[in-house]
Amino acid sequence: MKIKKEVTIYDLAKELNYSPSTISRALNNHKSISKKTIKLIKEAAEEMGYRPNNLAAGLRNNKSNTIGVLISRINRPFMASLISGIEETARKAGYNVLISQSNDKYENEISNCNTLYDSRITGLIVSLSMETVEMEHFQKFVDKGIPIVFVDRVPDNFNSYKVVIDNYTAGYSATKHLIEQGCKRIAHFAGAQHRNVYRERKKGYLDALREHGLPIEDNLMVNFKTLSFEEGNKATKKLLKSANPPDGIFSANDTAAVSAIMCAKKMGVEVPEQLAVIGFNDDPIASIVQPSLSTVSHPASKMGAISAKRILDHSINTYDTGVSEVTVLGTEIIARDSSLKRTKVLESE
Amino acid sequence: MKIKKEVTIYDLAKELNYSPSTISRALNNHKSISKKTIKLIKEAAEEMGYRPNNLAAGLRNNKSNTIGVLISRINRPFMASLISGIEETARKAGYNVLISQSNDKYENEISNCNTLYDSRITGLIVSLSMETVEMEHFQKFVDKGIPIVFVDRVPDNFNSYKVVIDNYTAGYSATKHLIEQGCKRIAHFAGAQHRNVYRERKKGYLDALREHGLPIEDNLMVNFKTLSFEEGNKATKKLLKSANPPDGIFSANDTAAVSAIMCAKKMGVEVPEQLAVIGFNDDPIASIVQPSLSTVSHPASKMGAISAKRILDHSINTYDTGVSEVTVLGTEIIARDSSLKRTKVLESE
DNA sequence: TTGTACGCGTTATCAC
DNA sequence: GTGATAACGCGTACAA
Repeated sequence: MKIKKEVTIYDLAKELNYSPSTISRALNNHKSISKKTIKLIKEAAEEMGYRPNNLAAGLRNNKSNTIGVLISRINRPFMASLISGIEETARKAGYNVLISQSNDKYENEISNCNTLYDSRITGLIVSLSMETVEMEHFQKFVDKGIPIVFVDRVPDNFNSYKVVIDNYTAGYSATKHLIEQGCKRIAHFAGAQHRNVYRERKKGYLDALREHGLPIEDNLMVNFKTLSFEEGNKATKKLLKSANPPDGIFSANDTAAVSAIMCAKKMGVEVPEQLAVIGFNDDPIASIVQPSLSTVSHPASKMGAISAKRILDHSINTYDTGVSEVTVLGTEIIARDSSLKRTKVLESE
Repeated sequence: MKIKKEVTIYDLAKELNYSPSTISRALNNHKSISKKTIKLIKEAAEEMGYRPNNLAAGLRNNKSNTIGVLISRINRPFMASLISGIEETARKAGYNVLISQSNDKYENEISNCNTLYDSRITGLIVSLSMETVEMEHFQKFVDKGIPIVFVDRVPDNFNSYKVVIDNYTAGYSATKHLIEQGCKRIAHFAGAQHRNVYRERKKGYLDALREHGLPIEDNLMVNFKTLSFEEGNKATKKLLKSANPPDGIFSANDTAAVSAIMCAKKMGVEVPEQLAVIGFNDDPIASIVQPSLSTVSHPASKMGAISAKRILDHSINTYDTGVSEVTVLGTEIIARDSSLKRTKVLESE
């Protein structure tokens, strides 16, 4: 098969009787080139089907106008929206987005890190895998002055940009919301405690209980591995069958929360009357399940946009302070049927 | 801030008293280099913190070990899973994945196409935007022998790889399923008819009705713009309020199908007894809504994996035939509560 | 089995 | 305002 040869700035130069440098400058809107020449050259480029070669430009500049993204899995509502926000912002600025999934494996995270590095990305956006504890694999980016933005699941011990929500307050508010609905024994579905997000949500939960004089019991706190539907199902069944079952559950994600609702219904436990439930994330399923799931909003797309902006705005000067620059976004309690006991009571009055 | 200089094959060459070419060959496992030397060089590379520069290699080879993905939106379950499948397969083969969203706009699709081209991707995977009719913007890939794989939403008039499901059969089977459940007046929520997927699903719907002697009525076929929740809601309300409402709905996606279920329930119409519903895609919400939504499975992740494989396996020789190579995957009817009238009847007997 | 030399397409520097 | 030249890091044809 015949393959068309590529049109380069040399071809343009020959065609227009300019030097390659002039062509290059014109295409990049260099100020030393007259408007007229720029217009002329750009039109010719368009007509001759010229397309810049990012590889060559990247090699020359030692960076590639590409943002690398390293997350656990794409096919989760939160992550998909996060990437969507990153992509949109990056593209508007003329940047490409490289993605990679760790599947929550430390090993994968390391190797993906390397591959992204090999592409000489302009910056890296990371949401840590469940397993990750060590942070060495990110050092090479720092050494080269490549900005890293950690989103949502961030490290405790690594200086960089961070974009997070206030997980503590969110956890506190979610729990307080259940308390306000009259719950006296509130269980918590907790995620891996070495990850900031889950640890802080739990802290908020604990403080809310304490401040309101409610019991803190080990058997009301379930430590999940992945906060999956199956795990949630099992945990709920066990809780509801126990001698002294909870009358409320604060789950650290929506998936497990929904499983709790469905499990309770199956067991004949009424939600929210006998068991109020609140989740976290505001996934699409939250408004579909019945009763609809109360939850905490999580501005995924916005977090993505901000993360991308951080990289685009990054200048080498702002980076050597060895200090973390943290952006904290607000969240909101979204009260739906799964927790609104009082409303129900009022309706039946 | 001090930035570490990069380690190149020249540094390795100097350090090990080899020529750069030997280093290059060793790192690429060239057969002319002895096992021993390869091992020696690789270990030294590792130790000295050498990392290949994909930009330079890409420039040299005129391609970048990168697969470009061009889709409408990432934050839809089907698309997220598709990308997930692509990414997994690509990464195993040492390829990177560049993503871009068209947001269903023709203009964006064109400009994203160009940007991806500028990065000299190895191959392109595309699911067409809703708007796209013209296909010129893909021509430059063909001219350069860069393989294109169209997935799911594919063009009718463009030779390339295609990975699809049998939408006609799926539409036919879904409709037939409703007929078997005793439905006599079946409505259809149809997507944009210039897109193969929606057109064929509708064709299957029509043929199933015809073959079973059921009425085909214009007012039972609703043409949607985006198959959104809101659109579905409105359409359902209108249908159920009509003089002669349907007793079944086949929706071309799950989002609209779920909205139909929720709308019907709100209006006091029992699902599936008075209105059976079947959707398409098997999104997570399908198994959460109540009654759970019958639907058609859509092997998103597998389609992604196959698409990526197509590009990885592509060799220049297999491409100049001007013929489309189409991969058709099977689907399955997933019968859940929203359509199983008979089961309900049996239960109450 | 290894080395030399060149070029991939671009841009920054220096010169005019 | 424009041109000549070198350099980015790598892979390979050719030579040894």
